[in-house]
Amino acid sequence: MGIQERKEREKELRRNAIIDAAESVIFTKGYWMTTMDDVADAAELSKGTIYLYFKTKEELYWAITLRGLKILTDFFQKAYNEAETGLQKVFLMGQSFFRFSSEHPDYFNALGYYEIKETDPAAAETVSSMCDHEGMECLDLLIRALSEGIRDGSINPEINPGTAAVILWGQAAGVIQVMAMKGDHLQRRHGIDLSSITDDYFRFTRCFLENKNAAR
Amino acid sequence: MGIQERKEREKELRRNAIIDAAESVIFTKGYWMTTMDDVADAAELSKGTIYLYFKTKEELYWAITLRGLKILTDFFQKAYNEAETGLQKVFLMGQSFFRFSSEHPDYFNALGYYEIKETDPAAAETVSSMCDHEGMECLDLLIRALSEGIRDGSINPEINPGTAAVILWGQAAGVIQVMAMKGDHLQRRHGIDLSSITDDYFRFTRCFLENKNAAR
Amino acid sequence: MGIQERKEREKELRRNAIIDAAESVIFTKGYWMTTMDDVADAAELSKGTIYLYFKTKEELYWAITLRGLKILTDFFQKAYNEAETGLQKVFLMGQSFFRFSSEHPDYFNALGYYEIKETDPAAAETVSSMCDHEGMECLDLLIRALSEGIRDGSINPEINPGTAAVILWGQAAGVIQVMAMKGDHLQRRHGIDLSSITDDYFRFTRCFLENKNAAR
Amino acid sequence: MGIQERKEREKELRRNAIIDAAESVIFTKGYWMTTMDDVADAAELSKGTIYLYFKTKEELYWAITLRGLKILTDFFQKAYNEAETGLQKVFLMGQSFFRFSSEHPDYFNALGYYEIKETDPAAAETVSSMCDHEGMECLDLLIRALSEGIRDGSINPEINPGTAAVILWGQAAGVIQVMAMKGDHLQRRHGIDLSSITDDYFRFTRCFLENKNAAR
DNA sequence: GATGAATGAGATTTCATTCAT
DNA sequence: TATGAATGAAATCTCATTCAT
Repeated sequence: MGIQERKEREKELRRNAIIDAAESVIFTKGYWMTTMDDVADAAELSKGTIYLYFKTKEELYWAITLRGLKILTDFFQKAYNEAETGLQKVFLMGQSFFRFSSEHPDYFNALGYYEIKETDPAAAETVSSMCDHEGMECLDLLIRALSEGIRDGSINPEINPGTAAVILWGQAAGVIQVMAMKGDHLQRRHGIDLSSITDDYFRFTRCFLENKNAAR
Repeated sequence: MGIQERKEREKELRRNAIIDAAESVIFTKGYWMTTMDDVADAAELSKGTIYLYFKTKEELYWAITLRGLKILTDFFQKAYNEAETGLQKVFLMGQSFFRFSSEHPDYFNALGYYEIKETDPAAAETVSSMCDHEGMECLDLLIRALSEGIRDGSINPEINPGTAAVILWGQAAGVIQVMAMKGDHLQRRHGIDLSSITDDYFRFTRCFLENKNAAR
Repeated sequence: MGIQERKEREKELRRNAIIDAAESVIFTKGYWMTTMDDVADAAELSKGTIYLYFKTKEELYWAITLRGLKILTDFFQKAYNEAETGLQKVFLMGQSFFRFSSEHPDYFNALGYYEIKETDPAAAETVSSMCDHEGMECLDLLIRALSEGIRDGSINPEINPGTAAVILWGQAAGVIQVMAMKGDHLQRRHGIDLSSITDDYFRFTRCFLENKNAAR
Repeated sequence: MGIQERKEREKELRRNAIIDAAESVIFTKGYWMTTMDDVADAAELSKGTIYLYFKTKEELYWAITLRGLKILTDFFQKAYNEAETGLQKVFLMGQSFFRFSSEHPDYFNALGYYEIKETDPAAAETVSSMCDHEGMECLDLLIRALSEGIRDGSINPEINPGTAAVILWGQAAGVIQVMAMKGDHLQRRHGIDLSSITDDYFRFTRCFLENKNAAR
C-alpha cells in the first residue's frame, strides 16, 4: 500500500519538476518560441519522458496557467478571510490582484495568453477546463464579497454584484497590463509615475463602490 | 508622369489586398497558426509575391495592427472634435472605444497580441514603430481632452491627466476583453447581462471624473 | 555497459551511412546542385534525421572532405613507411597522390572545392578545422621525407624542404587536375597520351630533386 | 549604316558594363552566393535587362571567364613575341602566368570554378565553348614555343611538346593555387617564404627543359 | 529596348510527436 | 518508467526566370 503511495508521490514530484522547467523556459522565450526540446533540456529529462506526463505541449501550458490561477485564488481567499466588511474584502482583493501581478508577473501574463484556444472540444475535463473552473472560483469570491458589502451596508446597494465583479476584474487586469507593457514608455516619455496610477485607480474604485448614504 | 503615379497606386492597392487576405486568415486562425501559405492562398497570389511586399510574417502582422490603430485614432479624433466640454470628449472617446471593439473585434484583439515583441531594435522606422507612434496618438488625444476638462471645469481638477488617461485606457480595454472572452460564460452561467456591464462601467467612470464642485 | 557502446557504434554506423549517401549524390551532381532532399532520399532516411547528424549542409560536405583527406594521409603514411631513402619516400608519395586521384577521383575533386570558405570563424574545432589539420599532416610527412633525403644524401641539399614540399604538392595537384578536366580533350584533339604525362612528370621531378653529386 | 553600327557599339558597351558589374559582385561573394538581383543592382539596371543580354546566370559567368582567358592569352602572346629562343619563350610564358595570377587573382580563380559544368550540350557555340577555344589557344602557344625550342636547340629534344605543355600548365596553376589558398598558413605556421617558392619553381622548371648538351 | 512585378518550385531548417528498446 | 532516435509535415524565405506594359 505504502509502495503505491510513494510511487504516486514521486510521480507528482516529477510532474511538478517538469512544470517548473517548462515555466522557466516559456516565461523567458514565450510559448510559441519554446520547443519541447527546450523543456526537456531544462527539466534534464528526455523528450519522451515529458510526453509521458503531458500529452501535448498545450497541456503543459495549461498546467502552468493552473498554477497561476491557484496562487491567485489563494490570494483572493486570504483577502476574503482577513477583511471585515464587504467593501474591505473587495478592496483587499483588488490590492491582492496588483500584488499578484507584481510578485508573479509571469503567471499574470500567462493568464492572458488566450491565443491558444482549445481546438478539440473533446478536451473537456482536462487541465484546460480545470483552469476555467479555478478562474470562476476567483470571480465567485469577488461576487460574494460584493453581496456581503451590500448586505452589511458598506457597498452602494444600487450595484449589481455580478456586473460589478466583472467590471472590477476587467479594469484591474487592464490597468495592470497597460502598466506592465507601456510602463517604461509612459514613465520616460510622459513622466507618468506608475505608483500614482495604482493609487488613483483605487481612489477611483472607492468612488464607485462606496455607499454614500451609510453612516461611516 | 501619370504612369509612375498609377504604378504607385496599383502597388498600394495590391499591398492592401494582401493585408486584407492576411487579416481574414489571421483573424480566424490566430497569428501563430497562420502560415504564409495560408496568406498566399487567401490573397490568390504566390508566396513569393507576398514576400515582395512584406519582408517577414511579423511585418505583415504589424501592418494589420497599424490598420486597427488608425481606425481607433479616427474614432478618437472624431469624438474629440464632436464633443463640447472636456468631460464629454472623454466620455465620447470611451464610448468610441467600446464601439470600436464591437465593430472591429478582430482589430481590437490584434492590438492585444503584443506577444510578438520587437526582437530586433534595429527595426525602428518600420511598421512596428509606426504602431507605437499611432498608439501614442490615441493616448495623447485622451490626455488633451482630460486637460481641457479640467480647464473648462467639467472634470475634477484633482485628477492628473496623464495618470487618468492610462487608467481609463487600461480599464476600458480590460473590461472589453473580459466581456469578449468570458462573455458567453458569464451570461449563461452567471446570468450577467453584458449591456448592463457597459452601462455600469460608464456610471463608474462618471463618478471618478466629474467635478462635484462645479455648478451643473 | 555494453549497451552504451553498442549505441555509440550504431550511431557512428548511421553517420557513415549518411556520408555514404551524401557522397554518392554530391559526387554526381555537385555540391550546389545537391539538395538535402537528395541526400535524404539516397540515405533512405527522413530529412530530419540527416539534420540530426549534421547541423548544416556544409558540415556534411566537410565530413566528406575529411574522409578524402584521411585516405590520402594513409596513402602518404604508407609511402613514407615503405620506402628506404628520403628520395624514394618522396617519389612514392608522389605516386600515391596520382594513385589516390585515380582510385578516388571524387575525393580528389572534393579537396579542390575549397570555394566554400569558412564564413563563421566560430566554427573552429568542427569538422572543417579537422580538415585543415589533416591537410597539414600530409604536408608535414612530405617535408619530413625531404629532410631525410637531404640527410641521407639522396636529395639535393640545396633544396629547402618546406618550399619544395609546397611546390611538389601544388604541381602534382595541378597536373592531375588538368589531366582530369581536359584529359579527354587533350587525347582526342591533341593526341596527347595521358599516361605519358604522368611518366614525364616524374622524370621532371627526379631532375629537380636528385642529388647529382651523390655517388649513385 | 552608321546608325546601325552605333547601336551595335552601344549594345556592346552595355554588355560590357553588365559583365563589369557581375564581376564585382561575383568576385566578392562567389558565383553561387550572387543573385541576379545583386548583379542588376550593381549594374544599375533592371533584372529584366540583364536577361536581355545574357540568357542565363551561367552565361554571365562564362562571359567573365572568357575575359580572364583573353587577358591570359594576351599575356602569353606577348611573351611569345618578345622572347628569342624557344626556351626563353616558355619561361616568359611561365612568368606571365604568375604575373597574371597576381595582377588578376579573381580571374585566375574564376578559371578554376569548373564546378559549373555544362549540363545542356545543346549549348555548344555559346560563350562556354568560346572559353574552351580560348583556353586551347594558350596551350597551343605553349606547344609552339616548346617545339621551337627543340628546333633551335634551347630545349631538351627528348621532350614531347604536347605532354610538356600540359605538365607545365598544370604545375604552374597548381603551385599558384596552393600559394593563393594556403599562403598565409604556410608563411605564418611553417615560415615558408612565398617568393622563394616562385624562384624555386622556375629553377625546377629550368632543370626539366634545358638542353644539357647544348653549347650554351 | 527596358522594366520590375509576379511566379512557383524548391532551399534549408525546425519541431511536435511517436515508438522501439 | 525512461529514453532519444526517427519522423515527416510544415515553416519561412529565396531566386532564376518570365512577361505584360
